[in-house]
Amino acid sequence: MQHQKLATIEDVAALAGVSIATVSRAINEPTKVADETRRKVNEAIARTGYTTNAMARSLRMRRSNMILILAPDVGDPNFSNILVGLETEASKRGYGVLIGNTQNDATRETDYLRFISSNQADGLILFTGHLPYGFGQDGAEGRLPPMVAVNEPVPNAEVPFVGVDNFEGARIATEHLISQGHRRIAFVGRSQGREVNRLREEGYRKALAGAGIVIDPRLIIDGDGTTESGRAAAELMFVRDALPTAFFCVNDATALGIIISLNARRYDLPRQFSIMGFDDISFSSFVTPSLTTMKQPRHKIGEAAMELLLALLAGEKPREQQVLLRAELIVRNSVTRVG
Amino acid sequence: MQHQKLATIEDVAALAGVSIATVSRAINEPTKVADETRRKVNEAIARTGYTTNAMARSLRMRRSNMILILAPDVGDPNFSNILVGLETEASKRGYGVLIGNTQNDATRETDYLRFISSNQADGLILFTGHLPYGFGQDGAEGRLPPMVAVNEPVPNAEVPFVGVDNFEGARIATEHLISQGHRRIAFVGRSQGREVNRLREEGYRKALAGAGIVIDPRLIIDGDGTTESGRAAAELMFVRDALPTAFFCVNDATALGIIISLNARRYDLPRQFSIMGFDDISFSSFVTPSLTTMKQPRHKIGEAAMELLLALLAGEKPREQQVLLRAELIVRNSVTRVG
DNA sequence: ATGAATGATGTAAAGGTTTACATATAGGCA
DNA sequence: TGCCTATATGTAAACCTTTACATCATTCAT
Repeated sequence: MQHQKLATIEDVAALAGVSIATVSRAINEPTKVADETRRKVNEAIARTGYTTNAMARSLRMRRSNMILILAPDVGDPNFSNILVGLETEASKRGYGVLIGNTQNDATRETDYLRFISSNQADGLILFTGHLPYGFGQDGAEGRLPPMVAVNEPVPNAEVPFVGVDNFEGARIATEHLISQGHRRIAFVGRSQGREVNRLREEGYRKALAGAGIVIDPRLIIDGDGTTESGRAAAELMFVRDALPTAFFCVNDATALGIIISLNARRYDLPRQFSIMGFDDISFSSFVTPSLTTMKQPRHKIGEAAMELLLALLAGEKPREQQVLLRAELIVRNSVTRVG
Repeated sequence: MQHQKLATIEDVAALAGVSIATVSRAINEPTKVADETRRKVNEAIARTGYTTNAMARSLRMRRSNMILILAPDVGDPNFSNILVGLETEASKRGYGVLIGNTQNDATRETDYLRFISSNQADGLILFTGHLPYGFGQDGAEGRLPPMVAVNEPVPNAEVPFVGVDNFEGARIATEHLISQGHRRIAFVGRSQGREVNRLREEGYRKALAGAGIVIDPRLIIDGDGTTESGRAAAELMFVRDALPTAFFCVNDATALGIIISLNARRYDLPRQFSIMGFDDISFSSFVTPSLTTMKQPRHKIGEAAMELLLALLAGEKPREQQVLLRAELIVRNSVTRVG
């Protein structure tokens, strides 16, 4: 049941009739070893079933080939697809991926840093939008491990960011609505604290300004990006009695709330209202009407972020402080021509 | 930018004026050390900012306090919530969680075993429904690490399983439909290979048999559990011209396909057809009509699985070969009384 | 023929713990 | 007092690599 005693490099060396240094070299720098010797070593490895003990290697080399991923919510639909990209790239480069689910809990965030300080992870991917609680506290700024922010940038800290170009994406989305003849376009999901929301709102404003459309302030509605907030926003619009012809929602979850609310009020969508989302999460294609939205290249984001982090680990300096990838317009059925 | 040279146990020992053995004991077996000494050591630890080097510890102790999770698809909605449970429990017990996304690719599965064989992980959680390719191949059965299957049991292998009671859940779901007056109840999602589908079908049959209802074989439809298969199934029913009054779907994704298809055909749901799902994935509450379904206790499943695995690691023998948790009936709007 | 340069391999240290065993001190009991 | 036990601490080995440095053999240029 328990592991058998595993073969070590010494067993291989003995069987191959060479020293352990030669075995190590045959494995890690094959060119530095004579062909014949390499053959013998490989045969001995095959015979003994030897695998290098990663702990011993890490101890000696002072790196673990592990990356810690800190995410506030592993269940977030945005998270999992980016994770696939991260994991794919890491795996390709021989790195493993460690998950820390912080739930925005300061204690847990701090706790996970033990992986860094105990050398169990070499670098950090941050989904949280802020430095882990407990970092840079005691003026130990210099101690920050290599890290890359994903999904949400980290304000006021020099952490490279990889993500979608929210501003540009929002601009394209809004321009699409304008191109369909809409002039009264609501923005659902304004939020003070959230950088992502702010950027998307700016892209929206930019597009309207570009088309010479003046914004009715009653069409800008607060929201935290949840489906529930979308629902509430729609209801608020009816109370205000200031209706748009189209809704640009800060994300798909919000858009879904709008759709549910309008469907419940028996409006005929998209004939009476157009709805545009952002993110392209999985069920956006299943809802009725199916959601026209901006697709985040999540897999690519994950790959690019991991690539950047590994470059950082290799000692390279990042060329840009942020890498922005383009969102893609996905035309489905929730947006239609008006007027 | 790079890590400073970190404090080691020797630094602490020197500062506290004791030997490294005493420091180690003060940390790991505090009772074995005199109060006064412990105090000095703790102070030295605080002053130096010492953290145990996990690599050295793992090397020495021959275990890494890491668990490898092998999943075919990290994006699967079932996966992420179970993961949260797994991670929570692991974290509570001082274990870390390593993610391997196999995509059902044999090469990748085998590749991830390096974490096991190189001592980087002590145990294994399997979402894949089968042993990793490459295991038990060379008759090295005895080498299998402690592992627990989740979500899908592993056939023909002595791997403890933690999951929802599919049979019982399906029975309850079907009985609910019967209690609402349905007699012609379709089963959507029969599948040869899949254990989960088979169990849910059996539960369905059991409930019908219990109510003395004879099954019209035209109401049993194949499906692989995707939304697309649900759609196809609905269309097939219309072709066969053998319609049920209710659909029991093998999972929510399938149910969603049914709903989309029926909505597209302009049926009035749930008045004309009732639909019952299984799983309770996130958007089931958002679709129209919102889906009545069986909720999997995913968080609990994760916790229970990790608990079991850690017990195995501690050398305990599992009491049961499988732990089945009850699914909970979630009544929403897609099922209504008939006749 | 000599010396230098190149290439292949070996020796041994270092990386930071845990822990079996040894030692030292104190306390209890005859 | 002398001996045994219990308690607290120290010494040093072991865990398994990687790699700087040393050694040795071979080749090549002079």
